[in-house]
Amino acid sequence: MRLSGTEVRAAALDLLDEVGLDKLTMRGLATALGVQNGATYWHFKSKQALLEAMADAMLAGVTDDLDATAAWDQRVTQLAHRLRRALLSRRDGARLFASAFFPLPNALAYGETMVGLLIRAGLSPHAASWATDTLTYYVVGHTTEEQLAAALPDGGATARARLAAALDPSHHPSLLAAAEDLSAPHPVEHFDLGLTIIVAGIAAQLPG
Amino acid sequence: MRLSGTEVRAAALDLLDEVGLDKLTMRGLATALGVQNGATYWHFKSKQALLEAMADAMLAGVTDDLDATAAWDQRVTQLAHRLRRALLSRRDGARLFASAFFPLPNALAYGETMVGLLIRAGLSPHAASWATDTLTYYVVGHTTEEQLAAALPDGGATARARLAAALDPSHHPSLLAAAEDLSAPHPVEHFDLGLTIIVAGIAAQLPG
DNA sequence: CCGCATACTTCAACACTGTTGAAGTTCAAC
DNA sequence: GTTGAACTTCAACAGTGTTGAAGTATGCGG
Repeated sequence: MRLSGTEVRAAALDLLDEVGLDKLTMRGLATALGVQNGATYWHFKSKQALLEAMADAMLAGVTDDLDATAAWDQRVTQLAHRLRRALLSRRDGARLFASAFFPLPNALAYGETMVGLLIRAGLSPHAASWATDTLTYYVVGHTTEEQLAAALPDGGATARARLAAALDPSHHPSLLAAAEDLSAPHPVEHFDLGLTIIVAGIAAQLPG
Repeated sequence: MRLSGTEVRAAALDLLDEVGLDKLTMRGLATALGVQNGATYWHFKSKQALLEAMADAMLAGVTDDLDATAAWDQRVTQLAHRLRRALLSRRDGARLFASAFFPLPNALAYGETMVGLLIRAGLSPHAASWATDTLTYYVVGHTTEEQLAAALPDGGATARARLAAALDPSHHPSLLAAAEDLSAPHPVEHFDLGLTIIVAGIAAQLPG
């Protein structure tokens, strides 16, 4: 009943879908694999190392088969959607990704592709890499929040009630005017609006 | 030697500066207060509740004395800088803020002010609240990364070396072209570029 | 087929964590 | 001065990641 690193990582990703990041434990993983607690430490030297491997596996293929004929802004938009889909592919995927540090193969491929797109669009390498950061912070932040909202008990009813109770007409008129949109179940439209804003802002950075 | 909730929260924030979020423990807090372990649980029913109180305390005054005469985009920029300063005021402040859920008084005041600014600029309440989300995800994401980078051992030398080792000229030409900017120590300029992008993108959303 | 080194697993612990509840103490008000 | 509430102590529970020594299986050279 021997294991491989790949098997361990795959089982960890499946277990993640089942129990969520907070309840993902090395002992639980061992049980799911039908093995004793210490066994996984042969394949990954720490839980952090395993989490990073999981994060990168989740991003496999993000840069495959991008539409090479489209305009730069459409391609940037497409790649941002790809990253979002990849993060959504596993429970708490966005938080998992955020907990990893940078130089992982698939994350590098994503960064390379996005920076390359922006350079070819006309940005300097400097501006392209910082603009990529801006865009990526947004994608990860939005998707993290989206997954947290989806995981709320009651479908978020108690959270909505707590928010409604905290809003005071005399102090929060603007929030109240937007109240029905505050925890609205329109994640894709919400994501697209932010993406449109950022892509338009990047376009404004182009010379000329 | 009696405590108050405020004292506990203040001591927790000081301890946070000293040891960082990962090593902030209820036992350590009790020791810092010269008290036994269970005592803090009288004032905060859980560590999570304490963390949320800390997060909101950190944001005290973010909306005070904003320049009421400036144009909307300057005021939005100013408020975003205020949020960044507030998060930077404590070690791991951005991560602390991200770990809290929404309806806290000072966080609400921030949201109300930002949404109000954008509504008065001409956005619909709907667009204003979603644009605020976009901006806020960016500020928190950027500041989180900034604080993580600042906390790296070696001043980030080993992290930079790992990145350099992972970059391959044939697969990552664009990242290599931007290599010296990838982990550059220019956090304010970096932050400002992203902020400029987002504010310009919001301006493009305005009717007319 | 044997023997052996490497690869891998088991098992038992260590040093922690947040949290709880019963018992004790201090305090302010009547 | 007694009473009741506010607050602290103390000891435990159930769980975490991690480690290291001891054991077992496996594939390989002879």
